[in-house]
Amino acid sequence: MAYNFNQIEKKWQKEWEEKKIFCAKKNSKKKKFYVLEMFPYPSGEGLHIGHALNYTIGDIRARFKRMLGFNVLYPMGYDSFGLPAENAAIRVGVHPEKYTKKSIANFIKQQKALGLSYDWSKMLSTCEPEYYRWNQLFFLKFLEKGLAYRKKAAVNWCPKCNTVLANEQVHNGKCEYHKDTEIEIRYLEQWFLKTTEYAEELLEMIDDLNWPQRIKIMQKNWIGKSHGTEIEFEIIKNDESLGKWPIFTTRPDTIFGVTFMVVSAQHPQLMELVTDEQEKEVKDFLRKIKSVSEKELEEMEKEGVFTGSYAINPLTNEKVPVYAGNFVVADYGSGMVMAVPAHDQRDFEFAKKYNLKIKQVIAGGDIKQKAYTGQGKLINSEKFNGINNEKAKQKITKYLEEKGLGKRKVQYKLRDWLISRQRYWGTPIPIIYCEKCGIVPVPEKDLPVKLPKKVEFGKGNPLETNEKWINVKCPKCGGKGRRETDTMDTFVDSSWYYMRYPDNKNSKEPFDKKIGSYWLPVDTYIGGAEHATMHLLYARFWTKALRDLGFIKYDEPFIQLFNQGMLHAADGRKMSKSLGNVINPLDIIDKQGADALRLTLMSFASPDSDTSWDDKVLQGSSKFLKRIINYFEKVKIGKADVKTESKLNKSIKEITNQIESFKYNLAIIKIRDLFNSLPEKTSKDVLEKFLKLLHPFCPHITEELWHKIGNKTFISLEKWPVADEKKIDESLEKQEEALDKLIRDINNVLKLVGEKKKVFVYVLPNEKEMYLNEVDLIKKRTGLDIMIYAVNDKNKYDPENKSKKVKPNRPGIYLE
RNA sequence: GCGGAGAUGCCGGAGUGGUCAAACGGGCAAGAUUUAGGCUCUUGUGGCUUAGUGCCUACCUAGGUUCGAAUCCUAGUCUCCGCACCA
Repeated sequence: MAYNFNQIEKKWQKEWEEKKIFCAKKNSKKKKFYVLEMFPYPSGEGLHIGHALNYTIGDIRARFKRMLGFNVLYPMGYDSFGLPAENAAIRVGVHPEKYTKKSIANFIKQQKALGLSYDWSKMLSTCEPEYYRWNQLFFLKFLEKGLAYRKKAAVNWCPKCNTVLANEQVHNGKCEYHKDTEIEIRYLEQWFLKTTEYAEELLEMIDDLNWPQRIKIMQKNWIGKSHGTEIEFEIIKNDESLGKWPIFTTRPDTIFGVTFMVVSAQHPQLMELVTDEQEKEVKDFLRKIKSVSEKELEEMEKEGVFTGSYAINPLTNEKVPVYAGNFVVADYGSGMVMAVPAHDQRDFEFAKKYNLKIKQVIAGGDIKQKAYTGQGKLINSEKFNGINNEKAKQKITKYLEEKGLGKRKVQYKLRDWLISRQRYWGTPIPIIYCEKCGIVPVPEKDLPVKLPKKVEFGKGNPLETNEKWINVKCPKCGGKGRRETDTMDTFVDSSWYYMRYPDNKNSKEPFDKKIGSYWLPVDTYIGGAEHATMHLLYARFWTKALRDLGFIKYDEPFIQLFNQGMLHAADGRKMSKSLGNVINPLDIIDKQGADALRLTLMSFASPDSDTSWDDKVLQGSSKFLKRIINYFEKVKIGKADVKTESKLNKSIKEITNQIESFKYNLAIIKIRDLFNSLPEKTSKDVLEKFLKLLHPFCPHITEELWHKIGNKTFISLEKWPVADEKKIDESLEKQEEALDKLIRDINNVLKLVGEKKKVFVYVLPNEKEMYLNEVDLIKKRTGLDIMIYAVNDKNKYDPENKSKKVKPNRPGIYLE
């Protein structure tokens, strides 16, 4: 049969959509299951193969859970605010809204072509005021609660994006979107969300999540909790005290070994420490480290310059010099560290370079060559001598606390989330600056603050030049006010979109609490690992913040996270246009069909491991589907034999487990195996169950064949088969193996002795019937005529007395 | 530097104490079908050996545990990924 998959796939996609069979049910008594993929940024490029992989994984899960009887919510939406649309607007002169809408329409078309079972009635797009007004509401609530605040800060500025970026968006000093662009540091008034408020909870709750280990570890490292001690050092400049400066250390046990201090070269108060004599030298140094590129900076040695000031060690009262250094992070701890060259490699290198004293305070190692960072007993530490250094950490901290010179402290690497962006295509921050009242939040009743449509692009932030939009009355005093022109980071949009899906049309509130509490949290969330420290962390923060504001009751947004692997090009490199190795999913769908594409994507490897595209796998998958169609053309419906029933039920059991645990590649192997064992004649029930097992992977072809064998319902809504343990008979498999072995033996002998016409098979009397049933198969696979005798058959033909060797499941053979 | 993942046949990739010369797919070879090709089907695909057998060498390298290891332990090599001067 010529199977026109294009036509058939379109037919079923249309049917599914018209009958709305994938809509999540309202007020259902069923248990819910919420499957979600990370929503895409709708670029003009359309769907790429990574999307196809992502959505196929999710669709299989959604279809599987639906068939298992869950009330499934499986929605799709678009993360449609953001720089690329705005940049496209500048480049080609289209309004971002137009560009975005067009891209979304294209995405939807392509996603439908993949046969994804989304509930399209739940769709959302974050650039709609109906959506982003709730960003604004949440912002106001955060502000009220002190979770949003404004401060002047050193921020990361990307000159290409023309905006500020969050720490998470800066990699190796480069912009996430412009990998060749250096981030500049600027001091600006910006809006922040207090993610640090939840640092501890964000860290603690990671362990309970069903997430991939590596993502958990990445988040933990990002939050970066460390226990240590804050110690006060008095700073002396020109014999005058500048008061006490705190420093953070995890090694209070080495305090007696402090021989100098280092303050970050980027420290905002650095110049306060610098004496007149040293001013020129320090400024030269600052200029020097500014002039080197980020890359050089990375490879650069530890360098510094004496500030002219000194610090007093609170325990020894020693006076040690304070240096400014390029290796101290300005906004971690207090931006200043105590340096113990004997026991810290960085300090060691610095001390060697500037000829500073090195004082050993822990016994062990050879500190002539490098710092000793191991364990040991304290020396040169006055009354703490002889104590093991781990113990000394406690004792010294306790002592400092008693003297009021320091305290235990927990320090996190996590910073507050900078959400201000100096760009147009984002959610306006609902704030008005009044000449009299200062910062005034836009009253909730005035929400949404809509983005003005008519703006001029290309000259910085288009909102800044839109006088009509900017100038408003102060909501408090009615006086002259100006709108905040910054918009929110798009990660705000994606921090709660999954809460909106179930109640996406609500115009009174972000979501109905009852509806929300039925569907959320998300049961399975599927996406790439690149969001480990951004989106996934922000979403967790948002969830906790909304919980504390009373919007929701759960603590975590995503119970289970599944990371798909990277699909590389056939040459093993990343797919990229410049390399010309891109596989376009739409091309495959056109030529081989969506089912073949889906099957291929799931066949490469376990969906969470990295792989490369391989055309041969596509051809193999395509061929397999053709064989299935051929088979259904020819199969005779009747009674199923016990062997097939056994194999089927065993397969059901295994495949169900494998799909549940995302081992889709293994499930496909089992499905192929099951298919290969299907006889020419079998029952409708067997065929139906086979189709059901294949259905999540290849929904169209199975829907088609389901109807072809006489069903009127949708296989998509059918019940997942349950294995009947009673029908599984392992001994049948042994027989199967024995038969297989027999055929191989015959062929082997055939090869050894050359051409023969006939094979005589001698079996135990109780096995004779079974082998008689397989005569056709043996004939087919050996190309010989066959005679089967039981060993006790009187008139058997057995010239070499081969029947003497016969054992159970081990027939004797003679060829002639 | 720190942290994580991995290394299996010609290739992709299963397998995680015995039933393993190792699933499934691909490639390749031979045969059947065919006017031919494609499709489809059958067989073979570490080495030697044998009327269906037996043996040897194999799952990165080197050791070890065990009656027995691709599978567990130790050390090392290589590859990929994440963080990167966080005191």
